[in-house]
This record gives sequence, C-alpha cells and structure tokens, in this order.
Amino acid sequence: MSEPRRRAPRADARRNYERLLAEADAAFRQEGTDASLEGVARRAGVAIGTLYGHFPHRRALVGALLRDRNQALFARGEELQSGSTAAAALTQWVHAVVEHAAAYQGLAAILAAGLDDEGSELHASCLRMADISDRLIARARAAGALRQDVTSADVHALMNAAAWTREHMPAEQADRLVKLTMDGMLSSAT
Amino acid sequence: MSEPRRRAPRADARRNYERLLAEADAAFRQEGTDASLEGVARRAGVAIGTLYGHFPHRRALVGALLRDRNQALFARGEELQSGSTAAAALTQWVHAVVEHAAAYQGLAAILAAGLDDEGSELHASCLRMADISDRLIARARAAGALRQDVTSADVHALMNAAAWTREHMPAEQADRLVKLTMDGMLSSAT
DNA sequence: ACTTAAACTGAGGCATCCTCGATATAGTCT
DNA sequence: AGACTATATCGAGGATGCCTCAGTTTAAGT
Repeated sequence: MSEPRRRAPRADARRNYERLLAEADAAFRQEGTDASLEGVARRAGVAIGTLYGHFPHRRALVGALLRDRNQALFARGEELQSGSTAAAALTQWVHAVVEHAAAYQGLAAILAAGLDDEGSELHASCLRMADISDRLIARARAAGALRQDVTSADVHALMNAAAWTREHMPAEQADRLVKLTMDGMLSSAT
Repeated sequence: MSEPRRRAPRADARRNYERLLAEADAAFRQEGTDASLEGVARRAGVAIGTLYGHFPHRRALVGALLRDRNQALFARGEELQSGSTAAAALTQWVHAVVEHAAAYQGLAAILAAGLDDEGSELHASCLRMADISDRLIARARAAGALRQDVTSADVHALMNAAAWTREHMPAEQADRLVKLTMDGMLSSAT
C-alpha cells in the first residue's frame, strides 16, 4: 500500500502519447469513433504496439480525448446551477451536452454504453454529468417549471437521442428536436 | 429494351436464398445489423460466395428482410389515414414506425442513411413511409392539432432518434421520449 | 560510460470483407 | 436416358483491421 512512487514518463513516451492523441482526434473527426487504429498509429509515425501500450483499448483513447472537453462541460454545468431561469438553465444544459456528445460520429453510442459499463474512464464522467443534470432537474421541478412525471432518465434519453441525431442529420435538426421535446417536458407545469 | 424474359430461378437457388434470409434474420436479431456475413453463410450451410451472389451487399440483405415487415407497416399507415383523431393517428404512426425501425440493433442508422442514398432497396420504402407520414401530418395540421412550426423533418428526426433509443435503452424509455416530444409538438395548437 | 527500467517495434494469429476463376448441377432438349 | 448449358455454388486468396508478445532499442539516472 506504499505508493510505488512512479517515475515521470520518458520524453519519447510523452511525445508519442501526444502525437497519438492528435492523430486520433483527426481520424475520429473524419471517420467516426470506429476509425482504424492502425491508421492512427501509422499517421502518428508509431508502431501499432505503441498505440496499445498507451491506450489498451479504443475506449481509453476516446476517454483521453474527452477529458479536457469534459472539464469545460462540467464548468458550464456548474455555472448553470445558479444563473437564468430554472427552465432555461436545464434547456441550455441539454443543448450543451448534446453538442458535446456529438463530437465524433459514434460517440453517442459509446457514451450510452459507458454509463452502465463500470470502470471505463467514461463512467466517472458520465456520473458527474448525471449529477449535474439531476440538480438542474430538481431545481426546475422545484420551481414548478417541469412536468411532475418527467424523470431524469427521460432527460438523458433525450440527450443521447439528440446527440445521435446530430451525427446523422443537420445539427439544426437535432436542435429542433431538443426544443420540441423540452417544450413537451416543460409545458404543462403550472 | 425487349424484356429479357428471365427464366425462373433454380430450385437450389431459391432454397439457399430462403435459408440465407432465415439465418440472417436470426443473426441480426442476436448481434445487430453488423453481424458477420461469413457467419451467416456458415450457419446457412452455404459458401460465402453464394451469399454475395444473392445479396451483393449488406443493405440488400437488410432490405430483403424488411420487405414483408414493410408491407404490414404500410398497411397500418393507410389504415390510420382515416380512423381516430388526427393527433392520435399521427402518434400511433410514430410509435409503429419506431418499433419497426428498431427490429435490429443498428437498423436505425441504416435507415437514416438509406433515405438519402438513392437506389438502395430501402430508399423506395423510405419514400413510401415519408409519404404516409406527410399525409398524417397534413391531416393533423389541418385539424389544428399540430403546432404550425412543426415540419415533417421534425417528425422523421423523432422517429429515427426514438428508434435508436429503443436499441440502446429499455423500450419503455423510447416510448416515453416519443410521448413527451409528441406532447411538445401537439400541445400549443388550439 | 554503464545499467536498467521503460518504451518501442512489427511479425503473426485471427476475423472479416469481398472477388473471381474453377467446378458442379438443375432443368431442358432430343 | 444421356448430353448440354445456363445458372449456381464453391472456396482460396488478397486486403484490411484487431490485438498480443517476444525481442530490441533508448532515455535517463548513477
């Protein structure tokens, strides 16, 4: 239990790690999250084994790429806890998450799976996101702005569905879906 | 231009065709639309080349499998043109399509792509579906039951999104999403 | 310089996709 | 029956991707 005191990573390791991340990001943007990992390694000028050394599986790569982006999203979420109307805050949060979850083609599916899948790097982030959502939902409900029968699962379903939509249709269409559904969720409160 | 007058297919060909369809259906149900085609051929007791002889690509297989099911769906659609309320008819249609489009994991994506993709077998079916939808939408709008700003693209987006949801979450959750969104779409009419 | 843990390499086993020339056979014609 | 031929089937093989691991290289501490 005595903290092995890991040495700092070697310079070449760090270099390759960054290079891989950059190329993976490019590849995922172009071809979606199921882009060829051998292709990524090749473009990064590195052997395939090196890629697997840094990222044992595809999810790890996706997780690493999302880390920064996640921080920004969480910050936005916390910010929304106080400002604006309860209803507007929730709506904006949903839009923010949808945009985030549609960064790469196929990401929505990975995230949807990752919520259950204990132990993935994504799992922690998903929990954090869920927590932020829950608080915004509670606030909206307390303010009487949200239909009583709307659950947080409903909101998450919408987020995922809209993210997927954004991957397969014009972004504007996904936004309209969110708007219409939120209208349904917020409307008959009173 | 003189109709080559194709001879009827050979008995073994017909047999293999049916066998392949049956096994493909089983495989797609279990593993989704990206199940291994070599596996399908193997399970059908046929060489891989035979499979490709009958179905040049995966889409053709999916299209053939959907043909019957599509007929039933279309029938239901026509039936809904007259009975019930305009609003109820539209809602039921959406539910029907969603259930249809979630028959296999991954089907939603194929259908979403197939709508644009001229010339796929699915394209014709997609057009037919779109037509039915449009008429139900027009009817609902004429009855003043649908918000004026809701487009048929919105309805299709919902269908696809909900179908995807059904693939990744409990079916009941997808149904709730449909219900909530329809509430938003139907509500502020007057 | 020397040492060594850390990192890299890439061949190789396995799965899948899809094509195409060689081979088999169902159905027909005499 | 036997032979003919359009139709079908077969399955090896090239291409690509996944992932592992034994062997080799190298950064960095002494």
